[in-house]
Amino acid sequence: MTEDQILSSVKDKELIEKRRNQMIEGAITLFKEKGFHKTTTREIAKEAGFSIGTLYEYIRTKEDVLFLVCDAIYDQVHACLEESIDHESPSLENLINVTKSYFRLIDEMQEGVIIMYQEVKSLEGEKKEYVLKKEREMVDMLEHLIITSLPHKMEQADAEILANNIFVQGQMWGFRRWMLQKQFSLEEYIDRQIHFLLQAIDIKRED
Amino acid sequence: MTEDQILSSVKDKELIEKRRNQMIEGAITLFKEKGFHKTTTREIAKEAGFSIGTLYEYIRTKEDVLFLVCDAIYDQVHACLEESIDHESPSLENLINVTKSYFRLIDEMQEGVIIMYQEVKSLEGEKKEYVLKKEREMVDMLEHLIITSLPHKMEQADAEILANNIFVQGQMWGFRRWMLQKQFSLEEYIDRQIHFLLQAIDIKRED
Amino acid sequence: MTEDQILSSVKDKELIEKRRNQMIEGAITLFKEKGFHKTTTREIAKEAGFSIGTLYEYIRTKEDVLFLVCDAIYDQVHACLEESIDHESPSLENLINVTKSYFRLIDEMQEGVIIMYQEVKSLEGEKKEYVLKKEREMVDMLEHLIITSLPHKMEQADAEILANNIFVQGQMWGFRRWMLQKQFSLEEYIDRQIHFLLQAIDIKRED
Amino acid sequence: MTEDQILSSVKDKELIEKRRNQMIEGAITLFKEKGFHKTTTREIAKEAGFSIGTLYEYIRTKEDVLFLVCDAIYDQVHACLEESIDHESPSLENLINVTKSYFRLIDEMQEGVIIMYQEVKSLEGEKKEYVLKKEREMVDMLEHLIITSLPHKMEQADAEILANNIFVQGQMWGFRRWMLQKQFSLEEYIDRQIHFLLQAIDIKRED
DNA sequence: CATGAATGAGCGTTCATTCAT
DNA sequence: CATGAATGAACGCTCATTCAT
Repeated sequence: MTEDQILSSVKDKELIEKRRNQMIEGAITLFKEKGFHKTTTREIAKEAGFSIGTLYEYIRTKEDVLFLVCDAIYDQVHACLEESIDHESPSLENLINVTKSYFRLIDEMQEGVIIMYQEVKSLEGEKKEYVLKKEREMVDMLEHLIITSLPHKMEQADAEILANNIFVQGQMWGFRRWMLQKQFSLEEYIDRQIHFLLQAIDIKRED
Repeated sequence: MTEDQILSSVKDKELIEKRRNQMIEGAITLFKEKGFHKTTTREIAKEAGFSIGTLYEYIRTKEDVLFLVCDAIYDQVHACLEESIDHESPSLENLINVTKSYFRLIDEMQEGVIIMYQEVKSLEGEKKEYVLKKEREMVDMLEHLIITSLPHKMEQADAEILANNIFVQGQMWGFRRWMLQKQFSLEEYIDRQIHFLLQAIDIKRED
Repeated sequence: MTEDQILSSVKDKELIEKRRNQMIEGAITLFKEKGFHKTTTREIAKEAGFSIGTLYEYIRTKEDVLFLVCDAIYDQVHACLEESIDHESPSLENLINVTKSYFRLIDEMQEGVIIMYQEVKSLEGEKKEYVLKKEREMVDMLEHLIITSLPHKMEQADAEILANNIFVQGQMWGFRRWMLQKQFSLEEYIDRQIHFLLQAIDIKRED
Repeated sequence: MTEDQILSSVKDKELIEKRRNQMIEGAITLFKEKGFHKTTTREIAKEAGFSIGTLYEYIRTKEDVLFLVCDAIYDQVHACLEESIDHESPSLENLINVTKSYFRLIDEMQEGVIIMYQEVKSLEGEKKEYVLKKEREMVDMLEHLIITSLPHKMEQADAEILANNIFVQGQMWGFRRWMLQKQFSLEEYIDRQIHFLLQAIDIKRED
């Protein structure tokens, strides 16, 4: 599974999960405040509620913490999408709802998304690959949803772009909030983006 | 002017500009490779072609380098927009061209955009303000262009969202290229995004 | 207590004291040789017998070391005075003995006194205040001793000057030894200064 | 002469003196504020009114500046003593006046004395020797004055101690002012110290 | 003689990581 | 398993000194 990429010198799987969750929670809090690079491992350990020595029983490098955090955040987003997608009877309605859920999640998770978004680049090699693959999968889900939800055919290429657009417009609310909130509430923002989305896919609706 | 916020102990204005340009160029190269935090001041100095001591004759802190870099990148984008906007007779044609120029610039500037995009947050206080203000101004330019270019009226709020969308979709090409380039060439990407844009503003054209 | 003004990231109080004592001893050796400013933190750590990293587990800044040193020296002087003062039955005899003890201590502590004397000014704000207060207290002790020891009344102002004189004449032996030792042994110096002191307070004795 | 120990690449003797005086004046101002070690050569040059390059035309190292400053201060004290000593008809009166002049000079020169006093130790080898020799000479002057001024004989050893005491009590006013001024004005301090001095040399006067 | 841009050794300090207890 | 004291490489930055102009 996901976290098996990260070696731990502790054997007890349950304990590993418990400790890593404490770690992730603490780290997110700190990364929000000061970013990954300005957060020290000592601070992470303290915030997580154990000692620096213990921290290193469950990871091998500071980067591992970042990986764990990114992974957790992606999983949350993924779970949200998965949950709101109606696999059995896709519909335009469902596409809209999924998009709304996604935007709202971003709003809730606040800077969590920013963290992940801005720090993934600090990951190296395999780990970066792994995380980006997860992102790719989520876009694919959206893409597939778009194709199956529409009443008419749409080129896969277009669907890909639209999926990316939705994905990025969500993130945009995350870190351009400072600019957008002067004009829009979250729901207004959502409504207008969905409106444009529907226009783009050439559908007339009475919203 | 822009860079006068950053103190230098050297008097000669021309020299300051020359050295700072060397600095910016070197820094961009390095920031691309490893990000701001993992780049050391010594590396920046070396890449720029002078000693660490000389570096600090032209700036006061490492953050100053980041500011200079962000500022330079924004100026480039701003100049590109300014240059392609037809202030005298705005038209849909011009809006499209501006968008295209912008997308192409992003493509040329490569990771320059990413740097700026991902590292601005590392700036502090006034400097961050200053850079964000510049970003805001560019979005405003786009917004204004949208409003004046369209044959029909558009709410300012909608124009703002569209301006942000264009801005962000440009950046998206910058740092999701790894994903998008599997399917699209730059020009294809541009064409499709512009297509969606026009649909969104409810205009039928024969592209 | 005294050293609680200086933060340590180590918890174990005993260890803190042990390490700080190593530190103080090493620092005094070095400060004697080259003064505070020319001594590096690395040298202090090495002389104390541990790494630079460990040094900073027990202090926060280089100035802290100076403070610790000054504090330790003052405490030694203070303890010496306290010990030799006969609080219950003050007498001229006792005053003389205290003075002698003090002069001898200065001689033993050698350049320790000079360090403190010449480097206190490098302390800043609160710490300087704290150390100077300690000095003030010692002079006060002498002053009080003078007043209570004399068979006749003496103005407090005079006592203060005399206390200062004694204090400074002790230090004088510390850092004018290069000049004085050509003529005097320590005991000769002491005898003559005490002789003058007694003359000054207008007392005839058969020494 | 005195300053010939310090090499200059400039030939013109008058210019050397002029520049060095500017230097000394500027340096004293700065040393008072922040001490020798915390003052930079650049600051000295600026305060003196010329460039860092020019500074180094007249000295070879930063320590040279300190030497020049110490030398100048000692010369001032020396001149003051010399001026007030009545070589032709020494008298107790004159001794008192010399002492008073000296104390008042210290008061005027304020931290100048402290500088010299606390930084001489930073001089190395020959230069330290040279400056200390000057100090020794001044004490000798006082010592000689004491011997010749008194109506009765006094051991040379005693005279030496008294001379040192006077010298140091002057300096004491210089850097224990923070403590003494709460109780004494300069003149009160002088009067009482002279009173004690006279007692010490066993002379009854009607002050 | 005067200038000030250039240099780089060296400083104080931090922090990821280890390992004995 | 948990702890936290110890380590030292590495960082950002300073400043005495030089030398081409």
